[in-house]
Amino acid sequence: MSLKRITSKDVALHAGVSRTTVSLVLNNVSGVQITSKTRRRVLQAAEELGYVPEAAARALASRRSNIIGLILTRSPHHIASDAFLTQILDVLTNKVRQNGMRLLLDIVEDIKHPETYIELARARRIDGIILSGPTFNDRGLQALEEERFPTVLMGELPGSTFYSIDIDNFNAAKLAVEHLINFGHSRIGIITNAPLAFTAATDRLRGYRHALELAGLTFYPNLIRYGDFAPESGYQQMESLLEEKPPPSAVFVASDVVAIGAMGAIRGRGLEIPEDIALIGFDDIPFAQYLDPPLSTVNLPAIDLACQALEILFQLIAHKPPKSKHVRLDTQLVIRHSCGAHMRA
Amino acid sequence: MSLKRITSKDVALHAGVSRTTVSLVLNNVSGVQITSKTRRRVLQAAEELGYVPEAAARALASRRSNIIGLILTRSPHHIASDAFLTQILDVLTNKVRQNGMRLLLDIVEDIKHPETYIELARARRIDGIILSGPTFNDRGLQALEEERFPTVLMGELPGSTFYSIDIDNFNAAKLAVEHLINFGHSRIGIITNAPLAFTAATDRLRGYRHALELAGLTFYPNLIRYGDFAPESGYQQMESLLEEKPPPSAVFVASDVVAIGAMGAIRGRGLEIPEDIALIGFDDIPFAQYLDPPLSTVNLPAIDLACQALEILFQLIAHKPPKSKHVRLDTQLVIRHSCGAHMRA
DNA sequence: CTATATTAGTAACACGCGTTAGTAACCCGG
DNA sequence: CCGGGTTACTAACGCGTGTTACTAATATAG
Repeated sequence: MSLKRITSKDVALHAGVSRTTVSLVLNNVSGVQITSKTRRRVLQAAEELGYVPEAAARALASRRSNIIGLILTRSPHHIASDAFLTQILDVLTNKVRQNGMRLLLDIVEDIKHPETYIELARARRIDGIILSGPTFNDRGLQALEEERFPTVLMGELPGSTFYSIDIDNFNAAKLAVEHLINFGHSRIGIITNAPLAFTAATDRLRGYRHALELAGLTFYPNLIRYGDFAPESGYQQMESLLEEKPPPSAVFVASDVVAIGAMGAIRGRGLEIPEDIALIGFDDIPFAQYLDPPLSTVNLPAIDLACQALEILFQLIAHKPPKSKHVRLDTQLVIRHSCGAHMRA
Repeated sequence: MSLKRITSKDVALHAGVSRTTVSLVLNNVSGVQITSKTRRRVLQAAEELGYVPEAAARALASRRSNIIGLILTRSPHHIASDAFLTQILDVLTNKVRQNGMRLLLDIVEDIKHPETYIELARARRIDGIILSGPTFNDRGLQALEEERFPTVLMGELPGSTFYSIDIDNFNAAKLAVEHLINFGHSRIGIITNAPLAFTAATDRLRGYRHALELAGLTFYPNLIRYGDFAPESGYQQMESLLEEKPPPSAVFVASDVVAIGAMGAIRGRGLEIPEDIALIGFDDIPFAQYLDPPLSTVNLPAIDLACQALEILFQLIAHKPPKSKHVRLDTQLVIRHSCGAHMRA
């Protein structure tokens, strides 16, 4: 049914050279002398026959699959509300392709079954891993560490020897809260982005507390609430916050997605943003500017994170030691309307 | 530096059998007689040594890479606002894994360079393709068609011989508009989801017109506007629509993402939704229920689409002819507040 | 003119697995 | 005791490429 496959042997025959020469030419092997004439002949033969090397054979011989694995470890409702995934995938697929490689994606929800991505490494299906959302008690990670498999973490995992890239969650949160303080708020609540088992949540909470301390403000433990990635949690936690007497005059919601739910709760009470409750989010998801009112937030440089993760991974695969082990990118405050800043200008 | 790789030969040695037997046992080859005793011994040996077959070698010998390619052909601002991607990826990675396969992802923006995904097929890097967002004048598709490469389209491409899966855009749009008509609107505008080069946009526009006709309403060509995937386009087109004298009393925005921008434009004029302008969207993106007011829309069964596309692809790869060539899934109207229906109840 | 170095290319092995054809060992009826 | 059939395995080839070690031809030095 399908025509016979065209192999490098066919190209060699057609060009009147050996298969070895074909391989040397097509792979541009350096340190080998080949006349530019035969070089041309080989290239032309390959072109004429429409030769495409078989990936599997190449991988077997060269021990490189030329595939990068992107592994996301997330719970279902986390992944569903991940607003950056598309951007990250877009930039990664492009950069990977520019380097003659491809991207294999896997989303593992249950950390208890890490086999799914160790198999990728052990079967040499991929040359390296970018792992987003690492968590403790992940047996799979431990295996990767022992085998020294090229790995870059997107996110933080204190105590591990992995290369990692992340934003400075502590400082970003601190700046956001300081912004609220500068506008006269003294009773400031917080809804975290996630349970405290996630280091990003812990760091943002610490940044919040530190900002209060520096300003000499009282820290009210009863103004802390814990979000859980999705808008629903923001709705519930904000409702709960509004029960406090007196309620906070401003809330730092450490996730835009969670903030969307929080805004709904505020509206539900007939309160105004930012007049009654000032709000500042975190992430700067694409829709943040279209919310009502447009959400002030902290810009998460998702694309930069992905790019640099890939850059480091390429270096690891090439056995070139990267400059630094833990990269921390800066964030930027994006002032829109929900924090009330525009009303004082 | 790294320990020697464990091959099936090692397993054979350790179990005291031939390499052939190891292969037969581990692959559960049917029609072969093997004592349950040796079978156990092989399995145990593999377990003890932590044997993981090398993907490349297996692919080379079996001519199956066990990788499914998911190709998205989109423009940058389209992909950026694709709210379903995460859901689709989630379900696809899971289902693919359950079948012992993996997912390779590529996003190609420039249809003029289709080489990027033909290479995948020609190099046998993947066993089949799910192609989302097919467009005409795609040379790559033509190549796939000629080579009979297992392919399933998500979306429509009239005149092609590919298997495809999509929703019934025409009827879905018709139902949405009829809903508006039922509540007494007679001047109904439309903002398409995309330029008419995209068949989905054309079909939804046709559904809109057909609903008007059936109801005996006048069709006003000046109440048509063309969106372009992103919220910005919705903002601009809605502003333009509101300039009409008289403006429409209801607008069908054939994309929730575009509708988000449109809502901003309406608010910007100090108008109320749905009192001044009733709105109904299309897609039911995850955030639709959190907009203000919650957006009435048409539910796009993204997960179902992806699942069934994969189902068909598996059948193609297994040389089992699928039942139908073009599957069209039903959609459902999701009534929230933006269309005004809740006010009459 | 000979010895040696350089150039341009090739033969042959290795990568690790699936699979076909074949072979001992054993069983069983006559 | 013998021949045909079944059972339980194995030897050997092929998949298509990268790469090392080698060689014949040519250039260069003394």
